[in-house]
Order: sequence, then structure tokens, then C-alpha cells
Amino acid sequence: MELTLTAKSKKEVVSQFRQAEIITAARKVFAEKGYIAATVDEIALRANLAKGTIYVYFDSKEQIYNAVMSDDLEALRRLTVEKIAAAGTVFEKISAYVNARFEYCEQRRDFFRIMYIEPSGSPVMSKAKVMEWLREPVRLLTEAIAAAIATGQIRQFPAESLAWTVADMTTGALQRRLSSTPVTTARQDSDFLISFVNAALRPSAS
Amino acid sequence: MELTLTAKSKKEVVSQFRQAEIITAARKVFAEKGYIAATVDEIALRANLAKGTIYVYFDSKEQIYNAVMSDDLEALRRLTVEKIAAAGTVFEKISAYVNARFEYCEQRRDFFRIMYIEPSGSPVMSKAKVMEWLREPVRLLTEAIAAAIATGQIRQFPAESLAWTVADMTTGALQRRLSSTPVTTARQDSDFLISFVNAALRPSAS
Amino acid sequence: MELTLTAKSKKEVVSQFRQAEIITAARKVFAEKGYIAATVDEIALRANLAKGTIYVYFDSKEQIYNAVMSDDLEALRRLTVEKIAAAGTVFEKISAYVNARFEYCEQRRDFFRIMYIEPSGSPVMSKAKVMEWLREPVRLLTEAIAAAIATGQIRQFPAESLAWTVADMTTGALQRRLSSTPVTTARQDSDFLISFVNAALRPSAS
Amino acid sequence: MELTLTAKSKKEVVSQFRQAEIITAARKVFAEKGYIAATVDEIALRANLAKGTIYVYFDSKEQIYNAVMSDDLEALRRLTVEKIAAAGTVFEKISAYVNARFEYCEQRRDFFRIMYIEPSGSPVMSKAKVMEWLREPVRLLTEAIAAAIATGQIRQFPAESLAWTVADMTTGALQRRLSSTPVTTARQDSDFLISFVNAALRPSAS
DNA sequence: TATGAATGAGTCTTCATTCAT
DNA sequence: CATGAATGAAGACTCATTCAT
Repeated sequence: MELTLTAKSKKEVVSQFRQAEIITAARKVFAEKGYIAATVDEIALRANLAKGTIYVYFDSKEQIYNAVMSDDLEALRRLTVEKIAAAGTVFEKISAYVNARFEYCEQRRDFFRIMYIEPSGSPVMSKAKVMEWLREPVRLLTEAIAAAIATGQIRQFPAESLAWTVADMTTGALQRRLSSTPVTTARQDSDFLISFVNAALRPSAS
Repeated sequence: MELTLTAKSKKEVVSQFRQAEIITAARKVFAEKGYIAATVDEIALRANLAKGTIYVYFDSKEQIYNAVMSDDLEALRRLTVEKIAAAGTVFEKISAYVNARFEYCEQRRDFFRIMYIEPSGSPVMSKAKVMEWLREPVRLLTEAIAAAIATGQIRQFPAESLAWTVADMTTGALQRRLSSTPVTTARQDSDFLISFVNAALRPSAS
Repeated sequence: MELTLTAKSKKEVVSQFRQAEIITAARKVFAEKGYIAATVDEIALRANLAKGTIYVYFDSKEQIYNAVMSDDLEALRRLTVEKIAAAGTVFEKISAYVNARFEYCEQRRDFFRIMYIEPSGSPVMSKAKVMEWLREPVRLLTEAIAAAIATGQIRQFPAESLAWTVADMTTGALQRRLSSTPVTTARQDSDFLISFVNAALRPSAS
Repeated sequence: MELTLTAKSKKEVVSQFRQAEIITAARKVFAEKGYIAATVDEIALRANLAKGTIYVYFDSKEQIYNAVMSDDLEALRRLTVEKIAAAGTVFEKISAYVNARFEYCEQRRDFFRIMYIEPSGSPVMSKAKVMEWLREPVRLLTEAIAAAIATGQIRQFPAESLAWTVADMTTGALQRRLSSTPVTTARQDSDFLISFVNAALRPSAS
């Protein structure tokens, strides 16, 4: 019994290890080439596996892509949500969102490249899922903003639009950092964004 | 004499018409599929032409893509630049930028889809050109902002970062409108963006 | 009546003129590219005609090729046959063959290029015809040689093999002159061939 | 250990076998159609492989062509050079050249068909190489002839022209045997050529 | 007659996926 | 499980030929 169990576990461990290896290799390739131009051959090469082996762990190129995305999207979602939840004021929550994005981008350039640069040619099914993943932090932001508006802490703006705008500004800044050699530090960029939003939010001095 | 002239003109007109037809068809296909996944076959199909005919007017798929992009990028650039130039104050100039973008997006959804969604796999040469095209309006914005800061009209922010952020916010808003059925009107979105930026720029009441 | 006749003649003249123009252009293109790689487009270009016009005078690319070949093969055949007939002794006849070839090659490099370099991909039907055209001069040579052998003027060799060998030597020499910049003059080459054959033919001093 | 070695060898053997199969099939197709008219499809068909499989072993049609040519040209060159080197007198060396050509042609009709019939459209790079390959035996012949002339063994002729003429005669004879059903045996043809050359070379009985 | 735009069959090449070992 | 050879469906591009003007 135990033997079998152990054997199974071992297999599973190995299996998970392989999957992770493949995902890591695939992430790089997708980031460089985009979904369509990426070849399973190259993913296999970078994973130091034979092409056939890839198909032992994944059914299709699309499935690999989805695995890559789920992996990172989930991590990014969790990180962002946690940071936002941990923050106190709206200002801190917005700050938390921006910083979480910048941090994760620093660690996971490849993933961000896929996210921000990936074509419509990528598997469509996941698009909805992707949106869902990204939406949650914005929802948290929206709620915090709505509450702050209600208590007059900040100026009256449509809460959801505002939350999305914070997201857009962040995305834009990161995207620009990824597509060309940045002339400013990441810290400068995030600080600017935060102070800019803060300036806009401060209630008008009536 | 006139006959010859007319004849020549007619041919040229037909030729230009065909090119335009192909560009229109290609724009749709590129918007839907991205550069790599788009097939010349489908472009031909949508233009109601045989595949071979496409190659009478363009040398390659890449050339079609470049034609599509140049066409729209130049129009967008001109429109934006003109509107900004015509505007008086910084606030009006920012407003002009946002509105120009929203307007053009309204007319040219397909083009915006290509712009915002286009993969890394697209022809590289044009990428640099594209950047150049997009950069100019931001440069104008940057200059106006820098001047306004110098005269104390608006709060002190890094001018270029600010200009790009305006662009990012606009892009983000449009992108979201394109990828899902929007719940707000375009007018509401652009108005929000403008008032948000204005709020941030107003010099602190010290 | 006469009017009609004249009109017809004029048409025919023009038609023949056009055909000749096309053949001339085609000869050059076939010589440079070979049958398959040659395009009707380029033939039209060189003939200063529209592509469609080519098809007014010829039914197909193959027919153009055949016209080119017939044209030159017939001229070459006639020239060679006449020179051989005009010559007196075997030695002179052989000399005539070699010289006719060298001369014609000098004037019609393009044709020779097609002849000697043309692929198996060229229209097969004509191949047999081509052979027929080339065979006649060799037949004359064979007869002259056979007669000379019978009278003991020259050494005993299989007459037909000998005649073909003279043709081969000539062909080979011309071919080499065509494919690289020759270091010897045409005259030196032909003189050598003739003296070589003469040396071989002289009856053994028994 | 041995197992591994054997395994590896087996794969390599299979791989080499496949390459050879493809080359063999390609040789036939190229011989029949010429480089341009030959299709990869047909090569695959004749090799009993799918088209895609061809591209597992070769990168392009051109590469296949080069492989075919290198293969045979090198073998032909070596055979000829060896036979000439092994021969003693000039007469024997010439005889060796002719016989080597005839023998190889007997075994490798397809190759000779490509060689003698190949169009101008074939890959250009190899053309120079081909010439180089063919030149060496002629060089050996030239040297032997020059030496024999110097010692008065044979009549005075320009050595290089003479060597090329021997080559031309041989080529011509083989070409004719290939393009139509020969009425003479190969032996008769080669014997004739050799005796013909010998007759020409014998110093004049002064 | 002359034209050249339009056509579509045919070519090389790539690559996701399968399967025998 | 791991492999990588084999496959064949697709895609970009070419060009001989046709046909409306």
C-alpha cells in the first residue's frame, strides 16, 4: 500500500516538477515570440526535453499557454489582493496596487511581456479568464474608493472608472519600461504615479 | 488628349480603389487575428479578390500590414497634432489629445484593435516607425506641460512622465472599451479622464 | 480586292514582325534563365510589349520556346549543310563543319547557350525535332568519311562514330568558351580541333 | 555501454539510410525533370515518405540537390583520379580517363543525366564547385600530356586543349548514349575514342 | 489588335501533433 | 515514461493563362 502510495507520490512530484520546468521554458519563449510564433520545438529545447515529452505533460500548445498564464496570473492576483487588503487608507491601497504591479513586473518580466504584448492571436478562451483574474484587484480598489468618496475623504469621481484608470496608468508605465530602455528608475515611475493620483484625489479646498 | 488623360486617370483610380479595398479588408483581418495569424487568403476573401490579385497590388503580407498601419497612424498623428496645436491652454491641449484619441477610435475601431492588441510577431521595422508616430503628440503635450509648470499654472510634476500618463490613461480606457461591451458612454469616459487630470494638475492651494 | 489583299499583307507583315521581336526577346531570356525559370513577363518586358500581347502571337510559353529553337536550328542546319556541301575533300568538309559551328556560335551566343545548357525541363516534344535538325550535318559528315575510308584516303574508323566525335569535340569546345572567359581565341580552338582530327585520320604509314 | 553504443549507432544508421533513400529518389527526379521542375513532393513520393519527412533530413530543395551532386561528383572525381594515377604512360592515362567515365556512367545513369543535362536554373553556388571537381582529372591529363610532349613521345599539341578535347569526346559519347538507345556497345564506343586519340597523338613518321 | 488586371493552380516550407520503440 | 522520426495540413508567394476593355 504504502509502497504504491509512495510510488504514486514520487511520480506526481516528478510530474509536477516537469510541468514546472516546461512552464518556465514556455514562459520565456512566449514572451520573446508571442503565442503563434513560439514553437513547441523551442520550448522543448529550452526545457531540455524532447518534443514528444512535452506532449506527455500537456495536450497542446494552447494548454501550455494557459498553464503559463494561470500560473502567473494567479500569483499576481494573490500578491496584489493581499497587499491591497493589508493596506489601510485608500491612498495606501492605491499605493499598494501600483507597487505590487511594479514589484511583480520586476521579478517576472517575461510574464509581463506576454501579458502586455500578447496578440489577439493567443487562445481566446482564456481571454475571459484573464480579465476575471485582473478584475479582482480593481474591484477591491473600486470598493475602497467608493467608501472613501462616501465619507468625503476624497473628491467625487466615478469609483470604477477611477480604479481602472489607476490600473491603466500602471500598466502603461510598465509597458513602456518593458518596450524600451527606461530613462527613469522604477521607483521614480511608481512614486510619480502615486503622487499624481493623490493630487487628483485630494478634496478640493473649498 | 482628354480621352487619354481620362483613361489613365481611370486606371489609376481603379488601382487606388483596389488598394484601398485590400487595405480595408486587411485592417479587419489583422484586427481580428493579429499579424501572424492573419492569412492572405482571408484578406483576399474579404476583399472579394483572388489571392493572386492581392500580390498584384502588394509585394508581401508585411507590405500590406505596413500600408494599413501607415495609413491610419499618419491620419491619427495628424489629427491629434492639429487638435493639440489649435488648443490654447495646457488643459485644453490635454483635452484635445484625449478627445482626438476617442474620436478616431470611434471611427476606426479595427485600427485601434491592431494598435493595442498587436503581437510581438508583427513586422519589427514598423515597430520603430509606429513609436515615432505616436511619440510626436506626446512630445507636444510634454512641451505644453513643461511651459505651464514653468509659469506656475500647474503643479510641479515631471513633464514627460505626466504626458505619457495622459496617453496611458487614454489608451487604457479605449482598450477596455474595445475588449468588452462598455457600460459607460465614450463621452463619460473622456470627460472623466480630463477632469481627473485637471484635478491633479491644479496647483496646491498653499 | 487589292485593298483587302494589301491590308492582309500589311497585317501579316506586322504580325511577322511582332513574332520576330518576341522571338528575339525570348531567346535572350531563355538563354539567361533556362526554359522554366524564364517568365513570360520578362519576355514581354524585353520585347516592349504587354504580357497579353504575347498571347496574341503565341499560344503558350512552350510555343515561344519552340519558335526560338526552330528559328535558329534551321538557320544553323542550313549554314552547316551548305558549307559542308561546298567543301571538296573530307578534310575540308570536317573543317567546314567545325568552322560553321564556331561562326554561328560567335553570332548567336544566346542560342548556343540555350542549346548547350538547356535543361531536361524544357519541352520534350521538341527534343526529338532538335536531334533531327542536328543529325543532318553529321549524316553528311558520315557519308563523306565513309567514302574517304572506302578509297583509302583516311584511316579506317567507324564512320558514324567518327562524325559524331567531331561534333562532340566542337560542341565541347564551344560550350567551354561559353561558360567561362576563354583564354584562347576561337581561331586557335578551331584550328586545333581540325589539326587534331587531321592527325588522327592520316592513314598509318605502313 | 554496448547497448547505448548500439542504440546510437542504430539511430545514426537509420538516419543515414533515410538520407541515402532521399538522395536516391532525388537523383532520379532531378535527372528526369531538372532542378527547377523537380518538386519536393515527387521526391517524397518516390522515397515513400511524407513531404514533411524530407525536411527532417534536409533544409531545402537546394540542399538536397547539393547532396546529390557532391555525393556523385566526389566519387567520380576520386575514381577518375585514382585510375589516371595508377596508369603508366600517357596513352594509358587517357585510356584510364575514358574508361573511368564510361564505367561510372554505366552505374550512375541518373547522375550523368543531371550532369550533362542540368539547366542554368540549378543552384549557382554548386556550379563553381562542380567545375572544380571536374577540372582535376583534366589537370592530371594535361600534365601527363605536357610531359609526353616534352619527351617527344607524342606529337606537339597544346596540352590543355588536348586534355579538354579528350574530356569533350568522352562526354559527348556518353551524352548520346544517354539520350537515345545506343546502337553500339559502350565498349565499342570507348575503344573507338581511345584508338582515335592514339592515332592523333602518334608522332608523325618523318 | 493591344493591354494588363485578375485568376488560381502549384511550389516550397513550417510546425503541431502522433506513435512506435 | 521519454524520445524523436514521421506526418500532413496550412500558409506565403509565383506565374502561365484568360478576358473585358
